Amino acid sequence: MLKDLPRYECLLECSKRFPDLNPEAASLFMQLLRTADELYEVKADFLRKHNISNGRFTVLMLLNAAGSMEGDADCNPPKSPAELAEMAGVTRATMTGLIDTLEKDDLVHRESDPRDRRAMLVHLTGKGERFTAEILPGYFRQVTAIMGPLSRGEKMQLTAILALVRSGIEQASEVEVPSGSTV
Amino acid sequence: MLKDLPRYECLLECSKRFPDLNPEAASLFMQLLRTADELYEVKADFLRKHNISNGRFTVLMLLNAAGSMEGDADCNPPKSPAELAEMAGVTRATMTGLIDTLEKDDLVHRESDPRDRRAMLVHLTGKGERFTAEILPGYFRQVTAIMGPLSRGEKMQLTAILALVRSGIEQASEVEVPSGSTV
DNA sequence: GCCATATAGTTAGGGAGCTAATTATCTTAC
DNA sequence: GTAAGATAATTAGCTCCCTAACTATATGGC
Repeated sequence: MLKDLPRYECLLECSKRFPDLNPEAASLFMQLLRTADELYEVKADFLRKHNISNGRFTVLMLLNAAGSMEGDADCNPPKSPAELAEMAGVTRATMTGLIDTLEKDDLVHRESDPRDRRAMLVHLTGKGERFTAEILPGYFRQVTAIMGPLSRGEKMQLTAILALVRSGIEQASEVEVPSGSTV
Repeated sequence: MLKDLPRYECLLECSKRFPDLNPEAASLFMQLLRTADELYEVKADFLRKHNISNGRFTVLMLLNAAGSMEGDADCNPPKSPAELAEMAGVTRATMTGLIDTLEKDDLVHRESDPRDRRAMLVHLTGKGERFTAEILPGYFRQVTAIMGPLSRGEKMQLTAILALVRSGIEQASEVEVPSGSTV
């Protein structure tokens, strides 16, 4: 939303009508959302080329992540849908759907947990492992290219400033909006 | 997606398996997406309290924006759905739906353009103007609070660095991903 | 004037994620 | 042991945005 950000002068002008509008803050807020949206779009383009959705990709990454410690026999332990949902930040209902489609494409496999008959265990199939191994390098190259223009110092600055923004978010969410008018 | 970001050591570990993975770049990429997601969540919470969706809110903002130049008689010119869609960054089909629901709630009004019988003109109703005037101050206060922890210098740094990231995005999208494997 | 093409808005249908409700199983207090 | 409550996964139905196809109108070349 808001593809073309309002010019700064426009924000200044609006701040006359709305004294609560801080032009610098509003401008940064929109720049952050816009930049992230463009990042997301690059990622979405990439995923479209490989015919996989963001949610499914996340699940594959999560199942693959533990596999990084190679040499360890049980380096890639299967995970429950609930764990995956928690890590991915989606509801368990959504995770059920994601696993459904991944299983239909034979990228992951579901089996019931022998120690808890309510629970399931999800793991990558051989096809799933091959698929992630094939697409991840291209993904990582693109991410690296995007951050290419930033110097080492700028990268550190960005990390520090984003942490500040997140601290501001925490504070701001505690401030309750007076329950105002609704539609 | 990816609520809990992987620790840096994990990225380092993964970079052994995937030489294309640059841990600093990947970490920043995820931090940016995560921070923006949290920002978006604050915004979504706010909008939920007022019982309005992000898309509808954007339309109200766009119709209200021009009204900032008060004193000018036709300061708040009605806009066509196509213009609104372009500014909001959604398709015209989506804008049709947004305007439908806003009109149902009597927040905007549609009338046909006398100069082009294909076109429509959308403008805020009195109720729409009152509604935006009531909720915007609270929204702006929250945005201001979020950016509160940043010093003036940090705000300028962030603006500059985000511009760099966007330049990186442009370059990276030109680099074609070799059309690899699909599901 | 008339036809090809472009444009404005809408409709129909799909995908992704959500909440709420349901079913099956586990755990705990008695 | 058993009843009460917690928890795992799923299903049903919702919202939001998308693409593709459609209708009506405008415009420009002949």
